[in-house]
Amino acid sequence: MRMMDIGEVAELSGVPPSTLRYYEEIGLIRSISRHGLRRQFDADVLLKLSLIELGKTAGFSLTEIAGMLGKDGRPDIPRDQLHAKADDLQRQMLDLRVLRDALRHVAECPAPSHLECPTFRKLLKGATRRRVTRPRSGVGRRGGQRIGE
Amino acid sequence: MRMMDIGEVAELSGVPPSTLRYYEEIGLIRSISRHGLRRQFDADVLLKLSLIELGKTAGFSLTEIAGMLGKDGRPDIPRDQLHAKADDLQRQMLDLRVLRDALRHVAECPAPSHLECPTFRKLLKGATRRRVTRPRSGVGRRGGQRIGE
DNA sequence: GCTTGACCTCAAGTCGACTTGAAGTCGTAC
DNA sequence: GTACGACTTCAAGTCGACTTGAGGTCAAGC
Repeated sequence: MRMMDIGEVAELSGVPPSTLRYYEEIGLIRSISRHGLRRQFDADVLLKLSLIELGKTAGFSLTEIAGMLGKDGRPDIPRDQLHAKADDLQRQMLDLRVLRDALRHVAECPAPSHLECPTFRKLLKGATRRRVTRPRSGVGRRGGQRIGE
Repeated sequence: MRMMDIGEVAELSGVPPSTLRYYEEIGLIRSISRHGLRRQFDADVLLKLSLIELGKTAGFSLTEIAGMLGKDGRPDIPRDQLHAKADDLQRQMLDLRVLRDALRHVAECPAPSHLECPTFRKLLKGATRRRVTRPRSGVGRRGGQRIGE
């Protein structure tokens, strides 16, 4: 089984060593063993890291991502919650689409104030829809609380 | 012209007064006048706030959002940058789709470790694509630096 | 005319997600 | 066998985005 130093993982993933240590500290990823003092990572961690990056761009907190990944490499949250998250993402994609269109509109429309441009207002109408309020739950006090234990 | 107290704006927008004050402090929104000490907001601010919320769910920082909105209610960034942002959003939507599908897959697939499930890995392949690295630029020192001035 | 309650300011605190820095430990190459 | 460089730990700092709290102001209703 292929082992990697933290430096190699950082290189391949683009995630700095300090962050990798932090992720390990909070239990998001795990190093398989040590070579002297040095952490050794399985190649698996790369996949996990891209999953984490994905989750981050989707706006999930590390705590939420940890929940989706689970300690053992798989989710420890029930099916229906996963589906609920998926539906969240669906809604978020729609929001993104609205914003994208709004941006494109603003880039092209020569109106002096877009807030008054009817086309623009119409674009935004869909977005005044019920908003997904994310919990902002509380881990992260000094010393780096471990996630999920 | 319809004027509103901060409480009413908070009520209608779902954004707490403290946040509204903060947004005004950093120049994201503006109150039109004062009634005694009390800020008076134009109904316009509601549209602006939903735009801000939209930008936030899309993962933009308040500084970036301020750039898109502009001081005068409209963007002070050039067309092509707006288009670039729109393209960013496009990519982000694709990421979201990958994650959504991954989540749905995880919810259904009975495999013991998804990191080894070929279907799952295939889902993620697309996401190891070039990633949009956001600048994480620096406002926000003590006292609430104003944005864009 | 006084109470009430919604507002105000300003400083400081919190939270998540990291980064930085000082001081120490190794294994490999010379 | 020693120098180097990549790692290590641990505490503290930073940054964005707010929230909280103490103490103050004011207009409207009684």
